Amino acid sequence: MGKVYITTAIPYVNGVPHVGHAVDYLLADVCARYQKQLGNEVRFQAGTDEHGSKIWQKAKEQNIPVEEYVAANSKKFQDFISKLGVEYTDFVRTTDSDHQERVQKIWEKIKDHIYLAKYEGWYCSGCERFITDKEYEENNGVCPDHQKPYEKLEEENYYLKISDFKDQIRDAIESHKMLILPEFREKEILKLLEESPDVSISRPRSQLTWGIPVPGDDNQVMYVWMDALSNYITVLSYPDEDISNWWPAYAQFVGKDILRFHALIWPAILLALGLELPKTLSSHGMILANGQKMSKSIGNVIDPLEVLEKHGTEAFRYYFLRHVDTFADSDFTWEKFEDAYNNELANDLGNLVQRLSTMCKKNNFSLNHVPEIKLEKEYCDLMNEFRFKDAFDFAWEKVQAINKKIDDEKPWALAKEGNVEKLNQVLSGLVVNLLEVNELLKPFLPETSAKIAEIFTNEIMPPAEPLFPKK
RNA sequence: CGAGGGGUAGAGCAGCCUGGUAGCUCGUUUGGCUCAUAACCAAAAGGUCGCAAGUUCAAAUCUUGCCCCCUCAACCA
Repeated sequence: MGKVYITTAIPYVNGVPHVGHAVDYLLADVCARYQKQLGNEVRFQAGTDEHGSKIWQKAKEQNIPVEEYVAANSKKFQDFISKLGVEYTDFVRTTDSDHQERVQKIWEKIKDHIYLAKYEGWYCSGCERFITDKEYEENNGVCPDHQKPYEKLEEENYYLKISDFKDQIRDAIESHKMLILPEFREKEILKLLEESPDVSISRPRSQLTWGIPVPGDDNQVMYVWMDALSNYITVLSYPDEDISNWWPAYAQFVGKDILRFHALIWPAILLALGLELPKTLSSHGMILANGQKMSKSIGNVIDPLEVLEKHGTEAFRYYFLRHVDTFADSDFTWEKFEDAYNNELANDLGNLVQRLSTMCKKNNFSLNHVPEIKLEKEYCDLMNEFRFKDAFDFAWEKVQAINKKIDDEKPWALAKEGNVEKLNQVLSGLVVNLLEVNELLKPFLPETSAKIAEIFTNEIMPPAEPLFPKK
């Protein structure tokens, strides 16, 4: 059996967990659980991105030592991931000393592809950032936030020569050696690749204090790319240890907003290191609230912890894996969530478990032996193509089919007739069907799946509490 | 000339690449059943497939033009 490495994007810890982070974790978790189901050994990375001036400032504003600030926020994310029922094996914090040392070694290793260059542009000392020429023109040379004229500023940055690897990256994408999902994102990335300039990977220390120092240059600190992207391999102890057991990654899950960095900069780093590219980069969409992007200023941000609190992990997983598209943007509303919970989880699945187990109990039926269950090809194909929502749909149709079969076969009528042989035969078929479906649900709803297996193996007993009580 | 996605029944979506009776879920209406969480099953109503032109025996599907919405390009996941 193979070894499979799966990664998630590491969130920037200048805030609390967002409902959007959950999508990334859940998709990766479904992928991981499915791989385990197939018998593969899985390593699953998660982590937090903790450097940068934004975080430095936030900590300062709150009068907390920055180390404490990031530790507290990182903890929030770890708790969040656990509440989602996500089984990660490795957690990396970019402020870990191991990570920092390894990133510096990585920098040294790819030095041939790094050069120092001057950057000149318009700068706002209030915003502490460079602005584009376009922005400069739009604002007539004055920062609207600070009412200060922009200054011409020159600074030195280290650059990574993406240009050295463009051909290799394009080949990898086109040949699907590095598969980018969904397909339309692949097209987008290929276009971007052509225009992609070399990328700045450091900042002067005067501008960015909270970060990993560039080896051999006290004036420069690494900018986010080298620091954060490297996490996927530093967590495997690269370059201190051989990572060929796990690398290349089977799948890396990212949001569409950061796909470009994972599809352009990250491959360049890997190629510079002489490492293989990940086999798949799967990008998901954003969660909208009532069709609008969530933002603090509009005040429509959905707190994932509130959802988890109210309906629990399994309902959360259900909604975000089945009613949120695997690849495209999707809408979240409480109404949709509750409809899905009541009509589908409670009525379709919960009620099915209830009615079938009760019927078995009443008629004193139990399965003699649990047959070996094989996953269907159609389901496996969907899972292998990372079309998790479609695979979940496929499983759900089977749940509904069992409800129909019960109606068709009318076991209650057989019971009244006293046709025990036929009744047992029917119940046996139904229970086996349910156990088969249950296997398909396993990666999506692990707890529920375990409960159902428990209920229907050995002596069949209806659950003391309904699986999903209606709300 | 920046790039990408979308516009299909009241709502949310699939179908489009590989043209050939327009499909799914929810909602609505009606009927059935009683094992079950007032749950389950069935049937019906409901669509000029954004607009216009072209190719074709045949277009939601291919081509062209236009209109509208969204996203990314820049640190609000």
